[in-house]
Amino acid sequence: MSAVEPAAETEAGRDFLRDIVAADLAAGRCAAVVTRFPPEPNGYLHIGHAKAIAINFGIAEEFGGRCHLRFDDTNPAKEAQEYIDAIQRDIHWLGFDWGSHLYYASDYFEQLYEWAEHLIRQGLAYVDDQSADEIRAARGTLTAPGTSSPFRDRSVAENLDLFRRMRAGEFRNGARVLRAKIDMGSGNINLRDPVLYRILHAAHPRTGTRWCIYPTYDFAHGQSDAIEGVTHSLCSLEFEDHRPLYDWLIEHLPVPARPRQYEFARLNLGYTVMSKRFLKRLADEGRVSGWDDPRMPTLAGLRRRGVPPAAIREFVRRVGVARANSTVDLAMFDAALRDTLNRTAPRRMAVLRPVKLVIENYPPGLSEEIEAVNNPEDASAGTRMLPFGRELYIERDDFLETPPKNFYRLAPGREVRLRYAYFVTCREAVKDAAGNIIELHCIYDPATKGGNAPDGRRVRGTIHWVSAAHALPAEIRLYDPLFTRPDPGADGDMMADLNPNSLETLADARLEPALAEDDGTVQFERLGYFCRDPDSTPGRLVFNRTIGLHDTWTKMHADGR
RNA sequence: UGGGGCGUAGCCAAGUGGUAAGGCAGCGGAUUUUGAUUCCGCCAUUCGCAGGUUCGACUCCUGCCGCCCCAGCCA
Repeated sequence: MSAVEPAAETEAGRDFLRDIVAADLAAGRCAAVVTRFPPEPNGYLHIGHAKAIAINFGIAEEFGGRCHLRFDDTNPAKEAQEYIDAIQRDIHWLGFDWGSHLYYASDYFEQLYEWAEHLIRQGLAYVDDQSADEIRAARGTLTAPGTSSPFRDRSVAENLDLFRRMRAGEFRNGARVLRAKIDMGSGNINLRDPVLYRILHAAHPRTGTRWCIYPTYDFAHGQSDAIEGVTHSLCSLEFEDHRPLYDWLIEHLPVPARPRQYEFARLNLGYTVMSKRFLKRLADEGRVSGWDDPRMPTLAGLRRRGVPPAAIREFVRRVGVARANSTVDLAMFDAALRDTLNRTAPRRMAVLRPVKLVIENYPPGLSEEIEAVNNPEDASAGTRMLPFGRELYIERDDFLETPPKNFYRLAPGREVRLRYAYFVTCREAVKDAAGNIIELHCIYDPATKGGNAPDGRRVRGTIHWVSAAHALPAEIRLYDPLFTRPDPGADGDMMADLNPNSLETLADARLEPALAEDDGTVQFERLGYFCRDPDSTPGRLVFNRTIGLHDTWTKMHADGR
């Protein structure tokens, strides 16, 4: 054991994967750990992938090894360059880097083809002329063994000839496949002569029409791992049954290395659907604005919603790694998000549902600047100046004509603090003919500038505000979970569980001027975290709510306390 | 009478024979110019169930129960 151990080796609460890697390193079974993240470029990455990314890149990093990004592009029918680009962008955004180790399974097509011929020469693979239906029927069932194909015992010469002609394009799609000759009676269905190559006359995003036969996942994955020198091939639980096939191929092929596959449970999140297929449908059918709709669990969607990559990394770290299937409470994601944002997000003032407040005794035309701290959690974030004047906007919810017992915001005759500014006392609620409150008339105490009374009197409530003369109009988009239940689709139809109220738009919000320049996610004090949406134009800002603040007041109300 | 996995609190999750970590949620309370944050306290006599081995079992053995994955020429 070296004098300098990786920190991870001594940390408590390490997971079983890290234990395996540490043991292999300690025993000298490998000199350095090499992992890989192998997405198929058939859609956008989502938060479930973030777990796999964090595991593969994270373990490599912690143990001083490396992690490859390898596109598993073996099925041209579903794959596209758009996805290849998006996946790379999203992994980088998440904070991981593959350096020069960017690979494609399609880079290995020639080598894989040669290995397929090797298998044929060894009598371990054969060309099957049966149709897909016939193969399926002969495969048997979960409880009944399969039966051999009539083509199973073709000669090596005939198999070689046929396989070469498959490659040459002599046959139509589906006419023949190459199968491994393993065991039609195996209890593991993956071993009942699995298909290794199929005919697909389709253009591939990278190899174009150079090939018309493509290796299956099973024939490509382990061999690609071996070619790249991957030591630990970490994947999710559903590939467990494939491991015997993975090992069989590695053992029977002259591969340059001996990778090992280990499986962990994939991430499931409450109120969320991780199926790429379903997410694609939501985007394609216009149920959301696209793959990057802020309600989507995609990394692109989370980014647009204002979720910082550090929050996602923290979330998956807290979730841990194990082999038990589980569904993580959405609240755990929210907590990681709030923790991250609380430490880093600049504070701003914004009024979502404005009502005008007029300070009767404040000189008309006068305007002053008030200093406010940018982040009470971080002194280095400094301060900024807020314009203040006779007319302000405050939150409609912050005034109640007949306040309940525990309400300590503004009400007739009551004094509250305008954050960072002055104490104001409400004199009158001005209403229109219909009885709607249009203006609140108050008086302020000039001696309370900054928010403290020299006479030591206290107020219970502090509310946020924005200067009417200086405020920026904005549209605010409030998001709720895309689904109405923690287990969407449990009754059979995920579409039926879509939340019809997942988006609420507020058209007339007012923001403090500094918000015109902010990038990144900020906190609107007392409301939540928000970030500017790319739909913003110079004349009209659009902000997304990333997540609200904890709100015990609303909660007390809901509880009827 | 197919094969492979998994069952520790409401949700994640440590624990690998010596007497149940931690996080989230929840519940109290303190501080607070965000009803936020922060802080402090409470929250599994019990580890799917039943037997067995042992001075001692979440950990070992046996049996049962429950849940998940596999019958694509998807990955």
